[in-house]
Amino acid sequence: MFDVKTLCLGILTMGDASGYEIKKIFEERFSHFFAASFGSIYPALNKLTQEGLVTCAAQAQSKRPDKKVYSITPAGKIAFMDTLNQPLAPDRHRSEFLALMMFSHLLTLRQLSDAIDGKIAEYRREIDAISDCENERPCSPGEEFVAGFGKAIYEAAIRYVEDHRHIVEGPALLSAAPEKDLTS
Amino acid sequence: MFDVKTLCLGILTMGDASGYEIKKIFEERFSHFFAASFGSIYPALNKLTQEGLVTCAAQAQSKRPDKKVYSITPAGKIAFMDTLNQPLAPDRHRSEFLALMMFSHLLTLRQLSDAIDGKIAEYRREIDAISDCENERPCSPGEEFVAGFGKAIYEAAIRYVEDHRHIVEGPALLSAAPEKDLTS
DNA sequence: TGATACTATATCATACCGATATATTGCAAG
DNA sequence: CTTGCAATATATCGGTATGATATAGTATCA
Repeated sequence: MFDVKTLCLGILTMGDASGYEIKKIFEERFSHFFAASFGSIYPALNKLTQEGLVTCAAQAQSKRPDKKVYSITPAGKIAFMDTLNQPLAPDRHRSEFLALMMFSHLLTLRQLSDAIDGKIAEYRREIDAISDCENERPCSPGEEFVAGFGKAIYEAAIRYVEDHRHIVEGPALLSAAPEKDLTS
Repeated sequence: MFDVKTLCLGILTMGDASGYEIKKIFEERFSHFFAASFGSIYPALNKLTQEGLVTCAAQAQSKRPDKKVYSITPAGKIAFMDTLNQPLAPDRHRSEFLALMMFSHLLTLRQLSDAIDGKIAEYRREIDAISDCENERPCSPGEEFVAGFGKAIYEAAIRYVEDHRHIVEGPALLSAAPEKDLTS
């Protein structure tokens, strides 16, 4: 069971980090399959510290809030290796775009086309973000696999939407047509 | 912004339903892009009733809890049409499988292969579930589009994982090999 | 000089999930 | 022939997570 707490622990197996740095790692390398906000990361780190799975060294910085650098403990490593054997929960997806498409019959052609074009653009941005991340740092096999997965999925999504948008746009086109029919 | 409350309202534009029936609709037709539990559906329906966007008619059933059938009001329809114009939040995904793959270097080949095989099987089950749903009822264009999207994505996922599992399994194979090397 | 962005930690209301409670019907396997 | 499981039906609660906001100094660019 991979909650934010467990993933923070996992990230700390790759090296010490502050809460802020962990957030950046979530955004840069985990964003297309997992999200975590400060509101869950900071409490998670506090709990992990209480449980003795990580330690916290406060680096006093002049003119900035103390930087709290967290390190995983041997007990923490054992706990993390343990969760790696736990059964995986099924994937979960939330797409407001697909929810909107379920009600395509209530939309005008314009609304529909704008939503679809915007979504394709979003998918392209995701692909670019993954490519950037790949180029910046050397990747472990795991990271390479996950990045490739993300790209493959977004590319498939673009292909599907481009090839099948007519399914929803067609009927909207017809329901907008009657105006023209009067003149023909 | 499509939260559970808004989607309940949307489902009620397609016909009256009880909380229990709404849950089933979420599971059967929305499950691959949106999840909602009783813990969010019942409170959502209560709020919608308070706001006058739906009405509730309690059907007394002998030997069962009263069935509360909800209907959307004209004000509810207007409110729903209104949210359809709101900007879409980006898609969100949570995959424990990909999280696990990020730590593939900590796993044995056996753990890795089992996880991958299990995930492929899960993807296949999802595709079958979508196909079943398609055959059972006549589909609106929106439903057809969304179902096709789900299938396309899961098929792409299977293809990617089958074609690229060696990226993570290869290194695990090598780190397990030394035993054999002694005899060769 | 002012605006914006970045580093850095923290909290709070709101939302949501998963488990559990309660109660009845009906079917199937042992 | 009864025991257990699945389905129908509503509801609550603890725990987890999000998104917005607060605070506060540095840096950069116009």
